[in-house]
Amino acid sequence: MSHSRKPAPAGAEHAPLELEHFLPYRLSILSNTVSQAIANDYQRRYDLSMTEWRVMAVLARFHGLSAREVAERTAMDKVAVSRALARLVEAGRVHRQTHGGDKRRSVLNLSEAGWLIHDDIAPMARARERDVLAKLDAEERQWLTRILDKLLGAPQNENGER
Amino acid sequence: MSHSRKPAPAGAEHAPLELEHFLPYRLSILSNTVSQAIANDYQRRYDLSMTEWRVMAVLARFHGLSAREVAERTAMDKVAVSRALARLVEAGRVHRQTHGGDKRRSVLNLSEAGWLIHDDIAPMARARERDVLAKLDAEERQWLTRILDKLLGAPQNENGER
DNA sequence: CCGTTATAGTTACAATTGAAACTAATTGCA
DNA sequence: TGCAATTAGTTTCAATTGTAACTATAACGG
Repeated sequence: MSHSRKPAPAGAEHAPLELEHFLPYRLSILSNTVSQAIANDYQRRYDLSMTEWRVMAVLARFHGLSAREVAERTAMDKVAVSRALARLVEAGRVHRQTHGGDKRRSVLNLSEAGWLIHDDIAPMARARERDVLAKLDAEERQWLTRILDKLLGAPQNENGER
Repeated sequence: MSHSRKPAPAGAEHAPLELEHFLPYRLSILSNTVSQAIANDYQRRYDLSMTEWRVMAVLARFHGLSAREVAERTAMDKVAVSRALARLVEAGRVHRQTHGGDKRRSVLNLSEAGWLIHDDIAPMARARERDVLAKLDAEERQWLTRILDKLLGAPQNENGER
């Protein structure tokens, strides 16, 4: 099975992108591959979407968040969070109360069942992360962390830092 | 605007993930941010989805591909490609012929109009890539390339290389 | 040849997602 | 106070996407 194909014929002056060397494309492939690998671990087992898992993950770390705060921490939009929460509450995995001083807000926490699921998934997720990092040596891992810190640091910022 | 929130109360032994340090999550944020920035450049201007743009990008580099080959090169599934092509052909941006020796296959190429669009977008995409890379110094850029090569190299591979 | 199996690509239908409108509660301030 | 503007969260409807089934053609094996 040959895998070659004529790239741009001589004379054509179009400077096409080479996707396989194009950073945004490569990031996209890598990110999807990695996230999908993790998602496979829990989607079937718990009928949990990636969105829902992310919500659970932040609620495991921060207790009593409101939906908006969850949205902030997960970088998802509030509609997605609202829907994820609806399913999680319905499934008895998240506990929702109303905030004392502000009846618009909810006060969210993992339920006992939610914690059990979390405590099963979190180690699997970490194991997948290790699988990825295992392809790198110690030096590369350090650089990767540093590079991501820089690239994510000030994402060209949407709402100025003042 | 305080931004702190109690992380896990003392005594709770649950080892929650810290999303902000979790590689898959960080990759996902970075990838989405970057791809979206590029997409903003062409979506409005040309009413072009990311999928369609990717198809155009490979057709700019490889002439006369079949739909399946486009799917391979873009890492998209064949239904997505089929739909993107339907729109692109409809809009007169891609030329579709039938393969001589195999009437199932199509032979795809950018049309004149397609090339014009390509030649407008490709430099913008490259500029966005530069914006991202500008946040790194030369050494970091080299490491990033090397790291991505390794991580993407054998993605646990689906169809072995034999 | 003829029937089975495989491949290219499309279509149909359900599930997911996104954008905008909406409800309810709170805040700001005249 | 009291009314306009904000904020939290949900709902609705349309667009996008994913999965499976489908059509048409080609390849294979006796």
